[in-house]
Amino acid sequence: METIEQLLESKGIRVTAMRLLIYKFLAEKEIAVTLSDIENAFGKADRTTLYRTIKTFEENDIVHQIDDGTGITKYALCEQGCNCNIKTDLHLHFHCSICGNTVCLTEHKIPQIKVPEGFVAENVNLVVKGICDKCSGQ
Amino acid sequence: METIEQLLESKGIRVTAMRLLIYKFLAEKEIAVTLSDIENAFGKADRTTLYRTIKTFEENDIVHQIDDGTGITKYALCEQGCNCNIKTDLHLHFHCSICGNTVCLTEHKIPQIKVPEGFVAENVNLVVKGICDKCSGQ
DNA sequence: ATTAGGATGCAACAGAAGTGCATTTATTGT
DNA sequence: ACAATAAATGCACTTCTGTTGCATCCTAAT
Repeated sequence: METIEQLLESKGIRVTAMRLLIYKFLAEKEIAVTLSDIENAFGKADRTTLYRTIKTFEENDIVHQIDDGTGITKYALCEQGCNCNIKTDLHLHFHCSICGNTVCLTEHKIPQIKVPEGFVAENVNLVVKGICDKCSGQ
Repeated sequence: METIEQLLESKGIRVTAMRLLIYKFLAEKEIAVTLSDIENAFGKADRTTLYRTIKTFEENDIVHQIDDGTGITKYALCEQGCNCNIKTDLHLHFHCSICGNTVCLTEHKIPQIKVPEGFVAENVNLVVKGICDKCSGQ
């Protein structure tokens, strides 16, 4: 079991109180969060700090960015099965139109997509919209 | 061959000079455009008018909205094969990381996506990112 | 021609994203 | 332990997209 401190150090970024708090916040949430979500949770901290912390996490493959079609960028922790830096191993995301939550469906891989001649596919973003398990009443 | 005037009338919306111009602009472009693109092309017109014109087109299934992951909403004309109002007939979009252009790959349909128990899929947004035919040098 | 309703233009606002700079905090070398 | 250095944080400000309210203009119908 790796501690958060060890994870940050292994990425070569400094361990600070702010970063540990934000990491824990992301770990507790099971859904993708926006910068505003983090801002609301850490009222005392400055927006810029949160913004740059998330950017640092993103650059070091600690979180990955999700564009679920709401127009607001969301972030989620990269998990064991999430090799989001490896282009051929992308999972998909599910956005619930009722609760507005977005979750990673890590175990669901994106099928191979064919593109026309001359096009080179490097990356795929797939968001399924609908009703999540909690809102569908099951 | 249906004229633009006839198309607008068939949708029950008024034919105005502005709308004809914007429609023609979209028809000439083969790529999805942002509101800013339209704004730059029609310097004299007000942003709000362009915004509301596009919204009107969207509500009447004349254009469809594309979220290609750039964070900026783009729009493209609905073509013959584009039944963007029918949820089961969604095509995919390709975003070029070099020229930044986004095109509709109308003939490429999105394969059936499986979601976990309890989740209800209603809609799918699929964007392939990579290098387009023009930028790949073919 | 008059009138009613939609279209357009102007102004203003909200939210997200991003940058520059000063200050604080942490790390390194002596 | 202390100074020097580099990174992290906080503050202020800017830009861009998207959006709404209101007044005015134009079009269409009677």
